[in-house]
Amino acid sequence: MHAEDHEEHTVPAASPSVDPAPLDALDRRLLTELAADGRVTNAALAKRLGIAESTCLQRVRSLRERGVVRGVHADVDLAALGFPIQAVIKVRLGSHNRDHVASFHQVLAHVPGVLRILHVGGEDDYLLHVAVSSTTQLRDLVLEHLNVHPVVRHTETQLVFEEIAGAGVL
Amino acid sequence: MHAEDHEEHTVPAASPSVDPAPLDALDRRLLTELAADGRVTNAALAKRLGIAESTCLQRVRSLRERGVVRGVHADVDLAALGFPIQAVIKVRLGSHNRDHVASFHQVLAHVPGVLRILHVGGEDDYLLHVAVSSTTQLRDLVLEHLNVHPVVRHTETQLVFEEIAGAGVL
DNA sequence: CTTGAAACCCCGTGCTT
DNA sequence: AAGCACGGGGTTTCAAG
Repeated sequence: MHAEDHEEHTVPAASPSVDPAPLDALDRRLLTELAADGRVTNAALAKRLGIAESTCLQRVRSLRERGVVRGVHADVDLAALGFPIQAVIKVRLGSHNRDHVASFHQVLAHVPGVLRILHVGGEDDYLLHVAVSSTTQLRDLVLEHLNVHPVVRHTETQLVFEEIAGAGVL
Repeated sequence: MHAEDHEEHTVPAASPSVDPAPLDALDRRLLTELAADGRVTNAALAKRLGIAESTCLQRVRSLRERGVVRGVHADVDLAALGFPIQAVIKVRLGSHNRDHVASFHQVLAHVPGVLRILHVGGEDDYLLHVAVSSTTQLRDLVLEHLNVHPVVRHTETQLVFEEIAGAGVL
């Protein structure tokens, strides 16, 4: 249990650095538990699944080393933190030149308030999930960080009324 | 470090059950650390911030009790788990009747593969972030779980090419 | 509200079967 | 993969500033 966590998400499109080791039922149960409570101790986890602690530790370690478990993060209430407003900003580009897109990525990843960047196909090019402290900040985010970028052709902002956890895949 | 985690997200729009206790700089530092690594031990956390372990423990406890920290969850690589395809499904409703919407919520929360449900204002009504094992499953999800619901007027699916972590608010 | 130290408890490790 | 014994470290509580 240490602070050796590297992250960075680039999820789909050819999973990176993930060994072709198929996950068995036990692995899936472990992941389910860890997704529900990332702070369970190894002992508690083992007991809950009815396996030996040594086995449990070994499995969990393997999952982390293979990158199946990317990290463990606290889920913070952004509203309580002073960012009560969330929005999704649809972004369409004017040029899909490879370099332009790459530089836009870099910009996006450093815009404060941006929680998650989804590069999508279809009508839009990007969907940005953002959290801000005020509508003024939301406007500033769009005007000062997005629309100023030459590759951005169009943005459209939708306020998030409610965010609900889905059933997930587990 | 136990298994006493209640969850369920309904983020913005009047933060629920959050006491008007303003978070000071120390709280914010703690949250930043916990968001980066939710498994840090209390001892390590205290040392990193230069405070006593007892103080650290008390602060973190308070943050959890006040709901500022909703929980700690493992970040699982869905592709490695067998769900390499992600998509965003825009959903528009035909009726915004309160009961219809409520029942639709219930349905959505139980559709397997749905990671996150955003109830938004604007052109769309819902944005669903989903993960599936194949395009066939994606089609089935839309046809069998969404379009069959009488309140759903229109859906539009966008494939996720890449998912990138934003800078966040911390 | 914070601190420091002490006591308890339990986690994680490695070895053996 | 399981069980056990050891050692170390984390958590917790207390009195005090």
